[in-house]
Amino acid sequence: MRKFGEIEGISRGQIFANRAELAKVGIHPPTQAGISGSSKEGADSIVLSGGYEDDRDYGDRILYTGAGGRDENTGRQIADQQLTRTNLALAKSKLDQLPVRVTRSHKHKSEFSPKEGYCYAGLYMVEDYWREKGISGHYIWHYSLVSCERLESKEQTGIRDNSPDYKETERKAVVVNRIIRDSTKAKRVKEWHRYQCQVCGLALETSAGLYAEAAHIQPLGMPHNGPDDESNILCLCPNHHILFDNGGFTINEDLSLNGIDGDLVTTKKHKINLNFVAYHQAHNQKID
DNA sequence: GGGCCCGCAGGG
DNA sequence: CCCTGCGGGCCC
Repeated sequence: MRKFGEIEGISRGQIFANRAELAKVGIHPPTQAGISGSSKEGADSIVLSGGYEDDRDYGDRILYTGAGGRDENTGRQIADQQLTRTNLALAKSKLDQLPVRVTRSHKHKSEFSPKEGYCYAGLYMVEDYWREKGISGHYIWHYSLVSCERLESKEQTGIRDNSPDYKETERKAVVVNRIIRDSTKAKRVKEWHRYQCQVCGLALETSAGLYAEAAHIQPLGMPHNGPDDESNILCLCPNHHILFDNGGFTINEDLSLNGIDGDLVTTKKHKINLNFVAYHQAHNQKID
């Protein structure tokens, strides 16, 4: 099973002698490839090693180049890159909003690189990706990655981001790990339904694969405190997710829909707890 | 520092 | 199974 998010016992700024050491602790399993990931699961980690001329490093924001299209010996771009394999994995990470571990090599020329070895730089999100003509004139895939630290400090409007103390870093790691843990349950429900909406059957096709959303029946937060469990999660398209969360329709005991024609689509594996359905209905009564 | 080539581990 | 890949060591 691919490990997303922070690796226990490894902190930001930690130096590793070589790629074998990085692989051993689980930060970046491949010993040579720059992107760790698969097209189905997404990418969990990247390494900036200085091999790609189109890379740009601004510290908390990184422009990373996809893999492929290079001459084995010279490293020059001699062909177009494709949105397949590990390049597709990074696209999937954007679609599913999965955090990517970033490590810089001493060979990567930037003020954020270590003098020697490999420096773990923490978690980043893939904000965007696109195809463009690189310096060589061949097409490359470019990924814009933003540090999770920066994303979180942006949310705290008006508060200056103080020098990161250990406790704060730990707290953030716990939060990110919870999001990942949640997303594995959400992913399981989506896969049971093959990403098809349980209301309308639609599965959105993107260049990075199918897209669906996980909707909690009894909401997670205060004051509802619904559980994060498969029996409390629905696989919905974005439109029906919004409608469900905002009283556009409810689900009856027999799984027929109230407010929309039809029935909720179910599968054998996915057991929905009717208590949560009743809770949702009680809190979303339509006034006719 | 650059070229060369032998590797392994992961992914399809 | 085959193929690929942001190593790494050694040579010059």
